[in-house]
Amino acid sequence: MKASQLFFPTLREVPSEAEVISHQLLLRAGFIRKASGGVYSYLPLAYRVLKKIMNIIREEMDNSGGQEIMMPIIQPKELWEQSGRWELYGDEMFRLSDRHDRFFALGPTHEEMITTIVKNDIHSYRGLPLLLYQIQNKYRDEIRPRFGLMRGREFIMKDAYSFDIDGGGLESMYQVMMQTYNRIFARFKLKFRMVEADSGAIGGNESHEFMVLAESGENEIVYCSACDYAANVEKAEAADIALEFCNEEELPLEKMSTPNKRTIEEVSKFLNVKENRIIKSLLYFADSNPIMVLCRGDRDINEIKLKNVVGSKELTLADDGTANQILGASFGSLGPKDVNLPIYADLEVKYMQNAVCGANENGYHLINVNQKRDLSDMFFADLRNVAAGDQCPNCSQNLFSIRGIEVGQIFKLGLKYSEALDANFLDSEGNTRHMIMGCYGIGVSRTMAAAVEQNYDDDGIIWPLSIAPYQAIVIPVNVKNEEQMQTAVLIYEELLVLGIEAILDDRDERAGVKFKDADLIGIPLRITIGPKSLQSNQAELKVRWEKEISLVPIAGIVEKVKTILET
RNA sequence: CGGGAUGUAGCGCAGCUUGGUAGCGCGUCUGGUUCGGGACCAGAAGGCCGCAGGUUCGAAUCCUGUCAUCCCGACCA
Repeated sequence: MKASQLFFPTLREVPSEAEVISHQLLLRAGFIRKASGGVYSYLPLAYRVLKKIMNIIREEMDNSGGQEIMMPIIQPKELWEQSGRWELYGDEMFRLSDRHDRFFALGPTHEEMITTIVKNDIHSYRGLPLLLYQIQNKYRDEIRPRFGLMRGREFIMKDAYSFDIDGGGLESMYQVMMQTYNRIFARFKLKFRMVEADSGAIGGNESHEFMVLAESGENEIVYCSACDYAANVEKAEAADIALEFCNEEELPLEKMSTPNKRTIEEVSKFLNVKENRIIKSLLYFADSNPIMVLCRGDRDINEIKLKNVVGSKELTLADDGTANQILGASFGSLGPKDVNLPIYADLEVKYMQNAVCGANENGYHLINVNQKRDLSDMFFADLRNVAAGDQCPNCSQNLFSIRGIEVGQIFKLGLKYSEALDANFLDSEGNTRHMIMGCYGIGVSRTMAAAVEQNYDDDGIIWPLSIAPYQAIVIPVNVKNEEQMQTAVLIYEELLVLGIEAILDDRDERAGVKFKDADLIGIPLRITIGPKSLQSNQAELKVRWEKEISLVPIAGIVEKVKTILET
C-alpha cells in the first residue's frame, strides 16, 4: 500500500476526550473514530489489525473442530423470555420494537439463539458433540462506557458454544478450548495469563479467564511465586491460617468512647491499634433478609464469595438508616456482639484476639473482644479478597498481584440453557437427556486495545508482529530524489512478491514527518533509503521496539526482513 | 442514577467576568524556498460559538431548558 493512498488520518495532538493510552493512541494514529459514547468506527489500519486477530482465532478454532456460523444481532423477545433473561438482563440490554410493536433485543450474547438453533435440528447423540462459533458485534448498554475500545457498548466478540452428551464430554471440550485459547493468545504475542475465574450466578461450575497483563487493567490477578496457581481476586481462595498474635492472653472486655470515629482508619488511629485487629462489621441484605458480615479491618469483603456462601440471588449493602433501625447504631459503630442476626465471618476473624469492634451504640467501640468468649455464634467461611502477600492455597508460598485486562473467558455452562430452552437429545439407549453446554468468548476489539495498552512508548504504538496492520514500511527520505525513490519502490515491490505486507511512504513529506507517523502507527519494521547509506548501496533497517538502526546491503535487505519476520 | 467538568474551524485551545456580530496554534489548499526526526515565507479556504427558547436595539458572552462528551462514584462504615 502506498502511504499517499492509505487513509490513516493521524493527529499531532491528543484528542481531549481520551484518557487511557490505547484510546489516545488509536485515535491519534488514525485507527478509530468515535460515533457515540462507546461506539466506534474502525478505519483501515484498525480493521487490518482486527482481521489478523480474527484470522488467528478462526484458524485455531477450526483446528479444534469449531465451525463458524453467523447468528442475527436482532433477536426476538420471546427467545429471551424463555430463559428468563428478558427481565434479568435489565438495563444493560438494548431493546427495540418494530412497526407492529414487537420487541427485540440487540444481542448482548447468543446463548438463547444458539441453543434454539441446535435443539431444533439435533435430536440424537449422533449429532454431538458440536462446537459452533461466530465473530460478530455485541451490544451492551454499559452503565458507563469508558476507556475507548476497552469497554464499549458495541464491540466485536468471538463467541463459541459447545454441546455435549455428558459431563465427561464437556470436560474434554473444556480442556481443548483451554489449550486453544492458550495457543491463540500466544500467537497474538501478548503477555497474558490464564487465571481461575468465578463462575458467577450459575454456581459450582468451572471458569477461566485470559488476562492480558497491563498496568491499566481493570482486574486484579493474584499468582503464586512457586507453583502455577493464578486467579482473579474475585475468585482466589484464601488460605485458612492463624495469625501470629493468636496465642495472646485474653484481656477483659471494655467499652471505649470513640466519638465521631467512623472509619476503620479513624478508629485505628484513635485507639492506637492496627487495622488488622479491628473487626469490620457490615450489614447486608441477602434476598431482603438482613445478615451481618465480618472481616478483618484491613480486608475487603468479596461479595461474589459472600453471595455463593449465603446462597442468595441478590445481595445488597444496607443503608445507614436501616442500620439504625435494626442495630440501633450508625455505620462505624456496628459490631457483632449480642446481635440477633445470622452472622457470616471471614476465616481470619476466627483467629482474632483482643480485637476491636463497634458496640452497636453510636460513638462507642468494644476492645479486647474475643470471639468465642464475647460474641454470638457465627458461620465462618472464606469471604474476603485475597491480596498480595497472602499464602497460596495450593503450596503456601507467597502470592503476588498484578493487573490484567480480561480478553477471554471460558465457561462450563452445564444445563442452564438446555433446561430453560429444552434442548434435548436421545442417547444411545433411547433416553431423553439434556445437552451439556459450554461457552467460550474472546473480546476481539478489546484485544486490539489491550495490545496497545501493553505495547507502546512515547512515540506511539508498538504492534506485535502477528497482529500489526502492516509488517514493514519503506521510507525514501526524499521522494524527489530519483535514485532514492527507485530503490524504495524496488524494495517495496520485492517485499510484496514475498507476501510481506508493506507500506511505501511515497508522500512528499519531510523525513521527520514520515518517521513520526511510522512510529505512531507502530509498524514493526522500517526500511529507510537515504543519501547517506545509498552511497554505499545500503539501506537502514530499524525494528520498532529496538533503539539501534542497522545498515544492510540493499541487495540482501528483503531476505533480511523475511528472516526477521519468520523468527 | 448521583457528583464534577466541558461543548467555539478537522485537532488543541483563547474570547464569556464587563453583550456590539469571532480569534490563536497545528492541520488543509495555492505559490515559492527547503528536505534525515512533526521546516520556512507569502497568500487562501474553512465556524448557524452543541441545540431550543427567553432577556435585549443587539447574545459565543446573560437567563431557562435540553442534548452530547469526559472524569469520579454508585459496596467496605
